[in-house]
Amino acid sequence: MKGLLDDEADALFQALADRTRRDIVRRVAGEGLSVTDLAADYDMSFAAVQKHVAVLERAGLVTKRRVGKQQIAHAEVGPLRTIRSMLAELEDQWVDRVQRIDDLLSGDEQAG
Amino acid sequence: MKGLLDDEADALFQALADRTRRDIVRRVAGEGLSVTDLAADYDMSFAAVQKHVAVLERAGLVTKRRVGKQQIAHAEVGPLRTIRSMLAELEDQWVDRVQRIDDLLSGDEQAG
DNA sequence: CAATCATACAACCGAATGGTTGCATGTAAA
DNA sequence: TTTACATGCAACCATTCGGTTGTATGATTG
Repeated sequence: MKGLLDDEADALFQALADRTRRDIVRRVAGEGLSVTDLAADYDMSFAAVQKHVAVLERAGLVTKRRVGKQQIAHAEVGPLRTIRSMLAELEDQWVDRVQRIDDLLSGDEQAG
Repeated sequence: MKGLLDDEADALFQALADRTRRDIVRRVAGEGLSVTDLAADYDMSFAAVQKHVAVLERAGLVTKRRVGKQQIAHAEVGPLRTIRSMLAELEDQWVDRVQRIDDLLSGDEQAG
């Protein structure tokens, strides 16, 4: 039922669970960069960087557009907002329950 | 230099990149639950759930307090806020750069 | 102390991850 | 059409991950 949401969350968090990929997202935020330009700044092979971009693409965090020979990667802000709202919900649950416990402790338990 | 922050981000995102662990965080938000109580609701061994809790603990998302025989797990809200501010920064960079590009496109490029 | 319940931890297993190299394809330029 | 550059992809390798079972430790109860 909600398996798809879980799948998306899995992919998003996992995509961001690598510092190289987080750095890539930062660098392609707004303005785009070709895969080669991206790869130039990392101490690993081009293929490794290309695979990182592919992971981000599969998670929806990055899209690519062809410009001549190059494939320009751009960050998508939508999925970032998705994650943030997931985390906000987690925090809300935390706050709600603490509030409920506070209510109990402060003697508001008039109706069980 | 900022390797520690990267380590923390790695651990946090990776800890949340598993639906069982996200569910555990939700369930121990505010009120605590023993590891056994947690494990009762998942279709996997007690040891597997215990390892998930350990991962969350290492990432700082969960702490445990002994109460009698039981070890009660509680969610910590601080790390959640840490992640949210990281994502907010990412989004801010996105917005900043788009703004800069918008400025260029709208003809504000007086001082190249 | 003995018995029991809750937890921790080690050893193992198959699958996924993050890296490598090498090769194939696509696009632009000569 | 050849040449060169940018990208994609497959095969391989070491390590990590998410699960298992089994055993050891800790705290409570009889």
